[in-house]
Amino acid sequence: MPRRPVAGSRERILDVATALFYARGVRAVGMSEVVDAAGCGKNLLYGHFPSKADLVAAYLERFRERREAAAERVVRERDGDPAAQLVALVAEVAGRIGTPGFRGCALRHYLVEFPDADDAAGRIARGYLQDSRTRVADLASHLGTADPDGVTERVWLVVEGLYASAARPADRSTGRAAVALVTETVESAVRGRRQANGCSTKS
Amino acid sequence: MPRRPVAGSRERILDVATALFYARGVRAVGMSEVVDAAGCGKNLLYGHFPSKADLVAAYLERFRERREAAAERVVRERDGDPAAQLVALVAEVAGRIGTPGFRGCALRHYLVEFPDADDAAGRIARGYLQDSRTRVADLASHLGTADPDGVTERVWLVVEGLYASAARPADRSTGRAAVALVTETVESAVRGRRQANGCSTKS
DNA sequence: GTCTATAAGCCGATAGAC
DNA sequence: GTCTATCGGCTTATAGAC
Repeated sequence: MPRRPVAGSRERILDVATALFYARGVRAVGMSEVVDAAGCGKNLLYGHFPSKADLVAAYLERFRERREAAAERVVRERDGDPAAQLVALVAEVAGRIGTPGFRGCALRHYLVEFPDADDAAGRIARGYLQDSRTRVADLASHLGTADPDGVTERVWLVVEGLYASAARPADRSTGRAAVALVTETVESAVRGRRQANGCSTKS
Repeated sequence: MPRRPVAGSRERILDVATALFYARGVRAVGMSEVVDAAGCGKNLLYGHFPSKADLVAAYLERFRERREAAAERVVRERDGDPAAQLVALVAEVAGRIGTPGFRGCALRHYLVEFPDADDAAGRIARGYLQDSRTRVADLASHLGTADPDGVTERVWLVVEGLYASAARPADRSTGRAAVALVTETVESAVRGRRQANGCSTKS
C-alpha cells in the first residue's frame, strides 16, 4: 500500500503562504520561504500548486471569498434597510482597523505590486473590486435618493481610504471617522434634498 | 585634460528610472532594465547611484519634493483661508485623476511593496506621509472648529481614498466627489456646530 | 537536491578630450 | 600619450521550477 496523502496539507500550506504574502507582499516572498515556513518538501507544495502564480491566485481567491462572505453577512442582517447596510459595510472594515495583523486589502495590494497583471490573480483582484463597488452602487440605488451615483462615489472613496490607511499602522479613530462620514452621507441622501449631497439648510 | 562628463546624465537616468518604477513598481524593474531604457552603460548608472537603494531613494525623494511643492503652492495661494486651503489641497490631487500616466502616489506604493522598509527610501515615504498629514492637521486647527482632529481624520481619509482610487483606472467623478466631500466637511466645521461634524439642520 | 533564469553589483576594455 | 567618463561582459546570489 502506498503512503496516503496527509489530509489538509493543502490548506496548511495556503495558510502559511497567506501569512507571508499578506505581511510582506507577494513579490517579497519566495517559494522556498513558503516551503521553509510550512515545514514541507518542495514536491508537496508544487503538487498542490503547480506554480507560484497558482499559489498566489489561491491566496487571493480565498481572501476574496472571506471578504465577500463578511460583506454579505452584514448586508443580510440589515435586509431592507439600504442606509444601514451601507453604513454596516463600512463599519465592518472600520472595525478591523487596529486589529493585530490587519494590514488592509490583499487584493488591492496585489494590484499595486502588479499594476497590469492580466493573469488569474489579476482577474480575481479586479473582479472583486468591481463586484464590491457594484454592491455599494446597488445599495445606493435603493436609498431612493436622486443622486445614487454621488452616494456611491462618496462611500467608495471612504472604503478606499479606509483600506489605504489600514495598509500602514492606523488608529481606531480613522475607522470612527469613516463610519461617521458614511453615516452622514447616507442620512443626507435619504433626507432627500436636491442632489443627495449638500448639507443644505432647512426647507 | 581628461574626458568631460556629459551634463545632465544623472537627471536623465533618474527620469528613465522614475518612469519605469512609477509605471510598474520598484521591485518589478531591474537595474539592467533602467540601463537599457536609459541607453547608457552600467558604470554610469552605478557612478551616479551606487546601489538600487540609492536610485530608489532619489526617485522617491524627487517625487516627494514635487508633491510638497505642489501642496505648498496651492496653500500659499489661499493664505489666511484654511477652509479654502484644505479644499484646494484635495482638489489639487483630484485634478490629477484621469491624467495620462497618473497612477497615484509613488510613496504610498513603495510602502505597499516594502511594508517594513527602514532604509532611506522607507524613511522618505513615511516622513512624507507624516508631514503631509501634519499639514492637513495644521490647517484644520486654524478652522476654529471645536473638533479639528475629526476634520483632519475625514480630510485625510478622502486624500487616502483619492490616491488609492488613482492607483487603478479611475473616473474624474471620483475627484469631484472627493472635493465635494471635503468642501462639505470643512464648511460644516466652520459653521461651528457642536462637534465640527454633523450636518445638522438650521439654527 | 538540482537546474536554469535573472537579479544586483563589479571590473577590465574602450573612447574621447587634452 | 594620459587620464577618466562610459561601456559591456562577468560574478555571485537567489528566484522559480521539477
